[in-house]
Amino acid sequence: MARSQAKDHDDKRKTILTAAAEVFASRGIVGASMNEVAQACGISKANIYHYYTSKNDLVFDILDNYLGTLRDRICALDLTHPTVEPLHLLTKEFLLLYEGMDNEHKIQTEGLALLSAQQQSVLKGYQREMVAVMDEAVRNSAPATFEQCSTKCRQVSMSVFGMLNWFYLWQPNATKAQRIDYAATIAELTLHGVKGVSIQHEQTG
Amino acid sequence: MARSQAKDHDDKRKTILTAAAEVFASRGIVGASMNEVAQACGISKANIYHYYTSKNDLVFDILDNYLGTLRDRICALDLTHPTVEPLHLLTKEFLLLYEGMDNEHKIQTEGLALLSAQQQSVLKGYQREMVAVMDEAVRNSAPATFEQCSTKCRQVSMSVFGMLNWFYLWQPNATKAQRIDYAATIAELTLHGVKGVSIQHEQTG
DNA sequence: CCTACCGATCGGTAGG
DNA sequence: CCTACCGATCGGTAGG
Repeated sequence: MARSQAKDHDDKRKTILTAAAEVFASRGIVGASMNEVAQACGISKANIYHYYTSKNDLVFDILDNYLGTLRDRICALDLTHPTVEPLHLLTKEFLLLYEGMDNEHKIQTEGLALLSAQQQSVLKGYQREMVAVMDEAVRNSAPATFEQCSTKCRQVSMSVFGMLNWFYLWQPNATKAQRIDYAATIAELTLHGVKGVSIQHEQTG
Repeated sequence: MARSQAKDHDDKRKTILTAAAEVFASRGIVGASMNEVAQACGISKANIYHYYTSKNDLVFDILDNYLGTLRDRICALDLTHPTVEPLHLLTKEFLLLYEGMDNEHKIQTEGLALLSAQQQSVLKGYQREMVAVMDEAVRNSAPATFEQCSTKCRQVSMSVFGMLNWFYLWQPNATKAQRIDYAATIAELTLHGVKGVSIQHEQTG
């Protein structure tokens, strides 16, 4: 039953991943001990080191799974649908993907800083791809406005990420309905708002 | 020269405050040792404990000074000026107050979690007062829209905070000009955006 | 304002 | 010769 053992192995890694994210989120990554993580998993600390070579490798695996999944799902979206507004689709998808992921979301910043340059570049690559998708959706929402000033386009897409990523702080453990509702607010705020954004006359002098 | 000694004492506390914020921001509060903080200040670790009784007291003093100053300045604003749009004034003031405060801003979340309930309530009080000012500015920007649905008003003011507080992540060490420019983008995006926000029919059914 | 230390606990690994 | 685990403890260093 080699297959079954391998499956157990993967299942256990996933269990550690989720439990560790919760411990890290509540006590901080540096502040939490591997013993606390082990206790939350119901296993010994030594057992964790059978699955992960170090605390940092565990942190990387949490963020790699989280951001990698986000990236995959966001990049798989079809934003060319004739009737569905791309920005609406995007904000809704993000907030629904964030559901149940408050812990992973929360430890992003502290975690990234702890990792090696190589590990950081992998995770930042995921983030960059998602920013690119957002950037294009924002640009397409008002092409005439943004072709004159890419600075404004970046400001708007970063504004959307600000709204999305601030959400868990004032609405932790939000329901699906709350997420869908707020996603609509962000999209409407942005789509109507871009009409009022004044463009810098970069070539004026 | 008792006065002069007291002045030196306060000056030194301020020096420690700034240096500690930088060390905490770059290595994390839990991850940074008091020896590292002392080295950054050019004094001994024991000397720091002459000014602060504990690491947490130092953390509290950093955040108390930072958020207290923000609160004072935001609450002192006159938002009834006949020609200046309140939301424009508010976003500009926030981003200018954030200038040079990236470190303090960054350690807010980790710091708050480390403090006692009593200390937390002081800092959260500052935050609550600032949220109230923002809430009123947003509400007044479209009274007819928001009197039907306070949920939407909260969503919009939290969106503004999301945009403001996300700024340092994609524009660290931004200049005054960049801050003023982005403050205008946030205000315009929001003021024009609220016209497009659809209201839930809470009483329908 | 410093050197010299402490109780405790850290991340990680030994033997079996 | 392997993987999957555990009780006990390693060398170093943290806050104070």
